[in-house]
Amino acid sequence: MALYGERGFDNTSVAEIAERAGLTERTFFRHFADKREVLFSGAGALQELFVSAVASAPAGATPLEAVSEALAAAGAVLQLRGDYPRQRQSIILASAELRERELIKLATLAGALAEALGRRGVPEPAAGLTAEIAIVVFKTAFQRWVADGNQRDLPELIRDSLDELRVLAGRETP
Amino acid sequence: MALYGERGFDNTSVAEIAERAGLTERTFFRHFADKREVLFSGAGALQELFVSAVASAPAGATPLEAVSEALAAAGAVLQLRGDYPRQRQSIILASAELRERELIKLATLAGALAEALGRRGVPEPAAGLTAEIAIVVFKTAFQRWVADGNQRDLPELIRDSLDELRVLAGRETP
DNA sequence: GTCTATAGTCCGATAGAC
DNA sequence: GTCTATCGGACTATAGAC
Repeated sequence: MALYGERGFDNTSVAEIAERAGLTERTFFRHFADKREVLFSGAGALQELFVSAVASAPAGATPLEAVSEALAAAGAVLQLRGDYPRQRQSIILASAELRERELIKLATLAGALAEALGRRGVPEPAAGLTAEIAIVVFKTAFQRWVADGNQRDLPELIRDSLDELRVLAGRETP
Repeated sequence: MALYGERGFDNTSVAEIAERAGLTERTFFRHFADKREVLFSGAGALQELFVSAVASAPAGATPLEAVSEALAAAGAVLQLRGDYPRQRQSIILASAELRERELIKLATLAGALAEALGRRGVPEPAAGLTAEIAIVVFKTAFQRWVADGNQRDLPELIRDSLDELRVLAGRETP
């Protein structure tokens, strides 16, 4: 993380990372499948957080309400990590390769959310569509949160973004 | 395309592609920035199609109606290419690297759509959110189209997916 | 077209932890 | 005694520099 922040991801070689860590290149690749994965090894935990929040949403909730709860819960936890998410995001945005990896992680997350909705009895294609909407809302709110310098409350930003999306997608003219 | 189809993207080297084309590796890289780009060199044309369709939507259209028209127009054109889109999609789905590239191309497309909406006077964050919704709808409809073996009408599938999304995102319980 | 850096794989060997 | 982490070296493919 330190090296990526100092010189940027693209200008940091695995050899340099290994040297600073006091290990060999080969050992680096034992821990991380590739150079990018360093920044995404925590993605699994976030995904579990999302999925368990969907599972524990109230029984009567609509699909979108269930994922909204998941989003807000995940947002609250993310918020506790202080400045780390912002630094990480700034590193990711600076590299095309990392942006690609970020997107595929979000797509995987959408898939997991869709499955979780499926276990709540939501059929396809509603589950998949709802999961994708959830990711769009989360991305939008997260962007605003880091752009604001983490000033505002992330769960609140998530609810605001969801409301805006509802207006835009509603049948009435906004 | 032939080699990627035969042996899969990951098992095809640039040397093999160059050999079959009667060129050297260096020449391949002069035409394509990287090995993946071969399958995405047409993305610019699709993007222009989307953007010009947004620009020429009726003046009174809501943002989502404007992008819906863009989606349906692009879908109609894509449909004319016969079996090529399905083959291409099957190659992409088989490789993690290609799925990553696909996602970043779609994100770029979303950015271009948001800009086009901006030129119609749609402010942020509505423009960005609407563009992202549009991509979700397009992805969903395209998936169904290829899953169906190109049987159904793509613009029609796009409109169906959009309607479903509207119901899911609406304020009323579906 | 040539030359080179870097990412990532494969194989085998070694040393400590439980 | 198995499991896991380390290392070393050779090797291939992608991609960038010139």
